[in-house]
Amino acid sequence: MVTIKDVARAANVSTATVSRVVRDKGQVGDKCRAKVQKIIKQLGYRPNTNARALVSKRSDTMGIVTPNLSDPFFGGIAQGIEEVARQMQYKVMMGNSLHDEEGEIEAIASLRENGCENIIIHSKYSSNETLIKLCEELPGLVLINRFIPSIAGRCVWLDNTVGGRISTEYLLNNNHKDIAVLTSYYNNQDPHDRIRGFKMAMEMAGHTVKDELIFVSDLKQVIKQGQNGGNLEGESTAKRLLESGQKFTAIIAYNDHMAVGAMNLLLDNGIRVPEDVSIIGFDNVYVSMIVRPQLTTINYPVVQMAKYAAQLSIDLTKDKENVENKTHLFMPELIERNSVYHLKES
Amino acid sequence: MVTIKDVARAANVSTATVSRVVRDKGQVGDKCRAKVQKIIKQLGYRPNTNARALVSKRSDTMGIVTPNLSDPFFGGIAQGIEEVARQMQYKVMMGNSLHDEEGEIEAIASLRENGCENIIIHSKYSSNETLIKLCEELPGLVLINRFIPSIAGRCVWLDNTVGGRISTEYLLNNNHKDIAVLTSYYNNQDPHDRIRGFKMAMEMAGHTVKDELIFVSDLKQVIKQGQNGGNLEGESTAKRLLESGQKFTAIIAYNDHMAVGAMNLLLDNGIRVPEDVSIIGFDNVYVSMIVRPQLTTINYPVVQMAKYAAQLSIDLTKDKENVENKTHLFMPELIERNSVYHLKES
DNA sequence: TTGAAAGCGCTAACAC
DNA sequence: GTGTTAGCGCTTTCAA
Repeated sequence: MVTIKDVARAANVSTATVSRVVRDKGQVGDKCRAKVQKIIKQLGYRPNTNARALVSKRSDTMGIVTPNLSDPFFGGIAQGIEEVARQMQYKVMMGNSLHDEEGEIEAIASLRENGCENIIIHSKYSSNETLIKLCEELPGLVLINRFIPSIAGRCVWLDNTVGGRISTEYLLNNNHKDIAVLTSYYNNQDPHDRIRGFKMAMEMAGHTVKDELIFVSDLKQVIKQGQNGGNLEGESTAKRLLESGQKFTAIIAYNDHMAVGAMNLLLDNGIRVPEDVSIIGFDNVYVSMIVRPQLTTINYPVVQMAKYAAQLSIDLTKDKENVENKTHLFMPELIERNSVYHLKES
Repeated sequence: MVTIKDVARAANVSTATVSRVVRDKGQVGDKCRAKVQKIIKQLGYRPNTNARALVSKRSDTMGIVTPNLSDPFFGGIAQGIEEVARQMQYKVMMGNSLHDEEGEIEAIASLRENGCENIIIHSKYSSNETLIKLCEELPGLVLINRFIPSIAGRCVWLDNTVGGRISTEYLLNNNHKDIAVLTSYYNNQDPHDRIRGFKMAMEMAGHTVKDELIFVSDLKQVIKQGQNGGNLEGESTAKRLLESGQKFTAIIAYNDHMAVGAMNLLLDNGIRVPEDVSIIGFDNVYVSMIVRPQLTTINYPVVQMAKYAAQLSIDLTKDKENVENKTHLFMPELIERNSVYHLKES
């Protein structure tokens, strides 16, 4: 292993000078710099990150905390973060948070110990208070897919209420009035916001919202298993809807996984999609494109948001002035495909 | 930040003693240990990983090198590794390798600089020579999904030839003889092995292999984009098959993504699956379960293999004797679902 | 513009 | 069984 000393010796300068050249900081004479750079290349010197982190208390490492990487939604987050990290010469460290507040806290603590200043967390389980406190301690902490007003500058989020609204409006425009909602019971904000959007749209159009057409998944365990869970959740919730015997011409699902589960249950029961029942999803993940009929859904630009979050985190630790107090809101968008049927007006 | 010195002072012992109890190594008196442990808890001391890595040249960090995390196949690998890493108190660091040998080498180099002894790599692009050399330098390097005989003890792999064979045999048992193959052009071994298995099975059953029914994807660019790419690849390759006007009753696809792409193309052209054409995939990823008809496929126990690889890597750096010279081969398995039709004997 | 030197927090060899 | 001490490779004052 070639160290800074080796370079210093070979270049006939001090280690301090080499350090300056490497970090491109401080004053160094032009030919001195050139000489050192040449030697560095020649010897193949690469600074030891641990030594560096030890003394400087920073490690150019980006931390990611998510519940589950095998779900492509989170995979997309990781991918997005990784891309800007590599571009900005950052390493990436993962903390799998499992499924509770303790897990999230522990993952962050572990990251911090490694000198990880920049952390992106998809927190489902920690309380607002916990996260607010964490944000105070860690200038580079950014929340993705969550919004807490008092730390708005740290939140990269999607307007789920709008998402719920536009999917409902689309259904309404296609003359669906008897709309069932299949939602997840996640204890975070998203499902509530999406339903809020649904109710807003219904009321704005002069329809009464029937609470008995809103079905909350009861598969508490299953959903923790990622995409498969979502699928099963959709199936079982749709089954309850069917068994309720109520009239409906369309379903709004919490996300694409649930939508596909519901669609399959319908199909397996001889109910045609979209001719008999229309379905609309949320997220616009890969499966929504490949199922038949292709799923009409709401785009969740998660990779883009992840990239934004990573960049934001870096900015927060580099040049604070420009960044604080901004708000980082992304907008959902309707992706029109083939799972919604245009009803004749009745 | 509380350091080892703080603990030593508070416990009235030397830092060396604290270090011993923290690492649970060396001789320490019982009450001395108890006292130190109590102080550690009290002060909330957690060792600085960078200082530790600096001096010991190891960092209890597991490195993962894969091309693309947003593909759930790789997400599964990451997930599996992460699980055993957390269990064994290791951190996880990612190196996204992009899509060339240089990227893979660079990712590994970066990991090593961080004192990462244990690295799991899914290498598609590096040559055997490169990997063999790397294995010599890095005792904790493990290859996943690749087999190189001279470093068999470092390779956790699946027998793709057997996979190709059993999927062919299954088709044969269902009286399909005119079998088309849609394969990827990846420059690694997998497609070749699977086709070899296909040819073996055909010949063993007394059928001649028609090379003109083997279609190699020509979408060099697209496949780099992960699952979507696979899907598109399947569509376009199936299209060429269709346009060739040849007779076939079944398709073997390189993987599930391609199978689904092919299935959708067939469906969109009014060809029924499996009644008109049967399809069999490979990998048993999530989508194979949720498409309709559900895809018959070959299980690739990737998460299990990833866990195994992670454990192997740790063993290799801990107690070498027991581990070297073993072979780490996993076997594919048929997953029977609904995309293969039982043909009447002709 | 450059160098000398202190020290980051920890481990490990050696001494007692 | 426990303490002393010399670094690991680097950054960063402070002096020159």
